[in-house]
Amino acid sequence: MDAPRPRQRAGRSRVNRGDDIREAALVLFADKGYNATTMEDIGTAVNLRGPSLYKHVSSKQDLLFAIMAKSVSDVQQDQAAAVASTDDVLLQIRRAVEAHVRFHARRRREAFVGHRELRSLDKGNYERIIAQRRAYELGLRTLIERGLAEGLLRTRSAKLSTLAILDMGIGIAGWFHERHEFSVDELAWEYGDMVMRQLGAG
Amino acid sequence: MDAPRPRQRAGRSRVNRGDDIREAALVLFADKGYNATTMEDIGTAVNLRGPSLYKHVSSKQDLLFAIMAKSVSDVQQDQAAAVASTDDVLLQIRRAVEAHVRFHARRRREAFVGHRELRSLDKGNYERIIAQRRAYELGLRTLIERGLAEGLLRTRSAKLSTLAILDMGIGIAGWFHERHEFSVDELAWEYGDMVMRQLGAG
DNA sequence: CCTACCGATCGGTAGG
DNA sequence: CCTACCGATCGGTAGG
Repeated sequence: MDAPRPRQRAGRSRVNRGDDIREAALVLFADKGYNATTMEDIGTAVNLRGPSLYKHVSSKQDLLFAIMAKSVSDVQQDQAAAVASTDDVLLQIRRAVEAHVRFHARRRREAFVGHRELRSLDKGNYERIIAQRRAYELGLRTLIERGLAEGLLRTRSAKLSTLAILDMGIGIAGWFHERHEFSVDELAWEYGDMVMRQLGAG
Repeated sequence: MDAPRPRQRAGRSRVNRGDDIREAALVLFADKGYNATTMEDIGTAVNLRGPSLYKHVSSKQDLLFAIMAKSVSDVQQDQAAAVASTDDVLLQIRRAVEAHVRFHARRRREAFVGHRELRSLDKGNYERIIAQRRAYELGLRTLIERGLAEGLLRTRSAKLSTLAILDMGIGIAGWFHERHEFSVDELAWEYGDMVMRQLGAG
């Protein structure tokens, strides 16, 4: 019981400096863009000078990559949970769409930056993120193809439907705000209804 | 018949230098982003050195603004033409959606840059573009509200439907390519069908 | 339309 | 964790 984790100060910085820095970077990237954000900006946001950040992160580029990698990975998990929650294809689709919408509303900054700053990634990082995004896209598309195969949907192209659905979710991150006239739940349900109609279900 | 327009060389540069420069800038902005594109890059693309561009354009920022202003203005005109083409509200909506889709497919670079680089605009320019975009949004929303008032649609929120529809169109600019497996017409018709179902028409 | 160049910015390192 | 600073980049101007 004698002094475990001696460096942990109370109050400020709940988790660790790295997370604080990534969080501050995210807010700035979302607001001003990756290129227009300087390491000094990020430092200021966490009460440090720019160069001091390099004790906690390896580079500005790595900061962007870490943010995006966690973001795609998390939304993929949400989708997997939605699919695993039932055997009914139509319900799987509805829940996958709701998860997609919830993610883009609740974590709008990550989703927004993850989309807008794709081309700010270095080649290798870009390819890794794109591959994960494609896997995510394939997850929804597979469900739609299954629904089509079972004769439960009336849309003409699984590919176009998938892209349309993902894009309308991605768009949410660009205009949604907490304290909006819609709650995240209302958004998820309404988009769920719209999508099921769009697919010609029911 | 003696030498009219003596400066006009044959071949290269069909219209005028300004248009060539804006076109080259657009391609580079779409590909590398506004910030990562240098005046020297743009110059090279039109066989000039960077500083020489300033004889034809006033600044890099102005290049971006000019591209965006023309883009929103044109898509607004397309929408107006769609609305003017018939008195049937449902058909007005379908045609407005088709116009929206066609624009984002055919002029994908402008649409893409116009969306992704919004925050690269200076304050005054930003506000002017945003105002035009809002007017465009209102155009579609008004149609949907009318359809709702006439009992022809079953969607719950004109606002959410409008945003969802616009966002799925905007997304097209991010993945569509000529020589794609879908033609622009097929895209417009399929999205038209999807949207009308989504709105609960018919 | 070009070369030369200014002034400012910025990511990252050195060295404590 | 900071100050000092390097090296590179870039928009725009001067002056022909």
